[in-house]
Amino acid sequence: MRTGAGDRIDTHTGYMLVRLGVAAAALFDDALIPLNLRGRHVKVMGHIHDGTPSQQDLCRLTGMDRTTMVAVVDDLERLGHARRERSATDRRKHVVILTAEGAAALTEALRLLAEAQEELLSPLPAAERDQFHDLVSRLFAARAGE
Amino acid sequence: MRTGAGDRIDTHTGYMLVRLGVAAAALFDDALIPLNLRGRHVKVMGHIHDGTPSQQDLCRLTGMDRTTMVAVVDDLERLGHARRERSATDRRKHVVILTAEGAAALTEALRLLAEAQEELLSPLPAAERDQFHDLVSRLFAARAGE
DNA sequence: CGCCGGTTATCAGTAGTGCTGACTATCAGT
DNA sequence: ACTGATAGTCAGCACTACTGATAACCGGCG
Repeated sequence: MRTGAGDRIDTHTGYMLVRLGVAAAALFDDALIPLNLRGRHVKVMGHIHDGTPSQQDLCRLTGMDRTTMVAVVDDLERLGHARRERSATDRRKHVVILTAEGAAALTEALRLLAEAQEELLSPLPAAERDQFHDLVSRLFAARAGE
Repeated sequence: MRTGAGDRIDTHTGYMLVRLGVAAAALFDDALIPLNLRGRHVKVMGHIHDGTPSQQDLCRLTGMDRTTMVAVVDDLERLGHARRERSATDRRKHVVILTAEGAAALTEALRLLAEAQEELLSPLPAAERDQFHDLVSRLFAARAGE
């Protein structure tokens, strides 16, 4: 967009980045439809695969709101992918546990997500995909504190 | 996240891309707060800077919904950045016109957005910023039809 | 001319989202 | 026992973007 005497202000990289992010999110959400899951469910399942955190722990790990976490764990329980149990050491807490079906669903979900990512990045040859991964990682890492 | 016998399924690039997109959107929206604008307003102002499209034209150009466009043009009119006029050739249409104040606001908005993008990309040295721009452009272009 | 299907802009109502605030149960410290 | 803090839950709110209905207007056709 021209705004002055021939000089061009670039806001395109950021704009395209926003749009790509939205497209990627939609692609991922679509990929998970067959499993009746959203990205956030997979994220949570990933964490309860590695341990048995409380819902509060999950909030800290994922940055999600506590009330949203209630709904996500509700969903996972309803689907049989996880269950809640009162913590033995602190009865305020619900530890969240991945079931066997949940583990299977997680594996399948990751496969579907990897497929979707493959589609997203398919316009780039392998070497440049690595480059892209590297650059994105560095930008992402730089914002880690936020 | 490990899911099997040592093999690692990468869904990180896409995930980080989504998060970066969200962060960029937030950065851009924040940058525009002093002008009481959102990204979509600037997008629309950009188009009415280049011509005098109808609201319907703007919908086609931006991909926004017709009802959302009403609100956006309402905002721009209220701020004095644009005004509506009945088209002389088709009195169903409202052509949207950028005012002098709107043009000034657009310039300032683009400056603020460029600043925000500079901050976003600041973790990368100039050469790699160009690389990143190139890669993002190509992924973006590949999705143009959607 | 008068009718009619299609288009433009608008508004009300709706569904989905994520959050705040209130509430209960529980903990740790006094 | 009393106090302040924390975990989980729920109702309600604010925001978003949309669907559907409406009024004004266009172009064409009998």
